[in-house]
Amino acid sequence: MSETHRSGCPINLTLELLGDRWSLIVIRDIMFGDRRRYRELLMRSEEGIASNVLADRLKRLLAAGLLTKARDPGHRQSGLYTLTEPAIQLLPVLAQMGAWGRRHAPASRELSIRAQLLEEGGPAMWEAVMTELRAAHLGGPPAKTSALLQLQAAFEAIMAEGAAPG
Amino acid sequence: MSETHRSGCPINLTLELLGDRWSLIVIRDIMFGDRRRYRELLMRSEEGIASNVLADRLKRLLAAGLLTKARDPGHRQSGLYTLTEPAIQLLPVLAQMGAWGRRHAPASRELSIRAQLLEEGGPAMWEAVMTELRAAHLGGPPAKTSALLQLQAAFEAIMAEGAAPG
DNA sequence: TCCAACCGCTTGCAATGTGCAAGCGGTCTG
DNA sequence: CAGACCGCTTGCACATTGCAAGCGGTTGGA
Repeated sequence: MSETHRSGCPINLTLELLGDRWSLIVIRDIMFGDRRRYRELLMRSEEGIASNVLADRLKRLLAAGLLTKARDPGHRQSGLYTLTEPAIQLLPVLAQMGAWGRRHAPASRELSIRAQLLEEGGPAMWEAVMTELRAAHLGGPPAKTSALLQLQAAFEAIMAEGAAPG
Repeated sequence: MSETHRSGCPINLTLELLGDRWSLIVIRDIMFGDRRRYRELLMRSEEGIASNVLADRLKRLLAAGLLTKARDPGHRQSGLYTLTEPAIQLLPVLAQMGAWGRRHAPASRELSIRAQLLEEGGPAMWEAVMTELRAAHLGGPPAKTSALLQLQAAFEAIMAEGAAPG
């Protein structure tokens, strides 16, 4: 574990930790896709992450304190991955990246709906989602309105619409 | 140039383009450090980017349409790199990454000041900075207040303070 | 009790990305 | 016309990534 950094610039430090093609994908899937087990992250990955890369990223994110791992009650074999507060606070970063990608990259409509809602909802919605994530992952107080479910519902509605005839 | 993407998710597409340890560092240096020549980016790099990596990133960012390259008037040999509109719109992403790194990584005070001002200024300030970047890089209408200069001045004040006797 | 399916995760290997140092041809300056 | 500088390339060692297969342990059904 090297404690040497290229510089003390906060942007650089964030990039040293998360500046690769997979770390934020994993966080995104846990955060919005509610995938909390290794196999879920592996099999339901939209982008097809490789198993060794997933194992490595989970290890790093655990070491960095962005995830914790707990036993799955009833499934003795292994664990549930859980977001920590720092990871939950990555939501604005993900929201901005989604907003940028939606505007400047060939994003598909189905997969853009969450980014769009997050963008339209703005910081107020981000706070609501973060509160729900704290409830789900950190055992915080339950949220009143379910912004996360709203995101999920919109996503599923779009997907159903796409699958349904004309 | 492969046109195949891992998925149409906007977050993923952003990561495919910018998800590495150096691309956003280069953009940051052009954006906030006003380094527009290869040599400036190489020599004044806080993080010490390697010359071949810099050349590669500039090439990729040009190909992706995030930078353009123009002749330097009076210095026939080579070029000035210039931000395009999509690159300028990365400012909110960088601001959020800076805000996160400032909170959750061992950021140094000197190098955090810009992130702090951007965070405190919020979206209104981001818009002001983006307007100035458009003026500087795209030849847009000149901005009234110089938010960029304000960032730079605060940065230099902190640096001078650190260098001055206590 | 046995066995097949599944679990998280590792291993081998080839391809690509990164870091470091040196070098290349062109240009500017004295 | 020589030496310093310019953007950028090259060579090479090492780390990271992507792909496919495999490993030991657990679970669940006959």
